[in-house]
Amino acid sequence: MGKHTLGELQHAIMQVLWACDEATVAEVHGALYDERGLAPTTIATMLRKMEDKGVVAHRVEGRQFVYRPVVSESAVRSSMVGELLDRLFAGDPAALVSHLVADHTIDDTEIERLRGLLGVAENGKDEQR
Amino acid sequence: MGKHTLGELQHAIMQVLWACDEATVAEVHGALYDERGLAPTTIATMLRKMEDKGVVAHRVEGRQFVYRPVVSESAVRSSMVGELLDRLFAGDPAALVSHLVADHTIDDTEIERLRGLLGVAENGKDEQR
DNA sequence: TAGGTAGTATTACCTTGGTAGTCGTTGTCG
DNA sequence: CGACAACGACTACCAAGGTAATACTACCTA
Repeated sequence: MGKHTLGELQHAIMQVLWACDEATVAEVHGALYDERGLAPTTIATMLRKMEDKGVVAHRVEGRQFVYRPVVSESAVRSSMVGELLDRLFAGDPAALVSHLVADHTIDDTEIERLRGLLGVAENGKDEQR
Repeated sequence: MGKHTLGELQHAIMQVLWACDEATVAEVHGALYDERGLAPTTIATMLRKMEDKGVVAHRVEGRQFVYRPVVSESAVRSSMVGELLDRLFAGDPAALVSHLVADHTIDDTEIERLRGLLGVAENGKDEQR
């Protein structure tokens, strides 16, 4: 498995594709225009670069390209979270969670929800163990 | 507060500085040489660039520079975790933790530890609520 | 059939991270 | 005093992300 690490814009584009399954350059541009105000050619260029990288693919429909994602959102998440984990927390996920609570990021209502979540996860793993 | 986002090498250098409080170029180079085998000038160049960015500073001792970190490890962590959180999980830390359990990253022994950790954190917050 | 237009291809430029050679200065040792 | 070694300064590249103008092509319509 390669490193599916995406830049800011690339990720934004992927989000559109993940949401739509497929989209033309114009559609992606339209979806991002309000927030970013980029030129259509910028989107097109980025999509080509992303195809070179292997994260999207396209088919031709009439005279326009219809792009679709090749990597899943969860694959990208795994890849990027894993990298951050290794870099910042020596690969220890508990240290990351610990940072989240210590820092600010998670308030106590969240923590309650999380505890529930972890309980469920643990049971789930029990089943298949 | 700025964006204390560090690249791979930059982070490795910072880890040396965080561990030593201060270090000369030669010391940083020595500390990283076994794993990376980089030229001393590479380290020096990187340190200068990092000083431009404001993440390190130096004082002169004899004819060499002694660098020290300007940003703390936890500040960098906050910054980079926060960015990843926004990008990948729409800023929702619970979604990140949820990804960690769903994905692979946390095994059930970890989960147990985590539950303990969250319990403690919650009590801590109870005090000041 | 000519011309406009939609849409891709080409090319170019900027920034940042990474990597390193070479240059110049200065201190030190014989 | 002269040469060498140490060390920072300067310069140069490369890759990747990002941004976009310009060029080209082909279709559609009057």
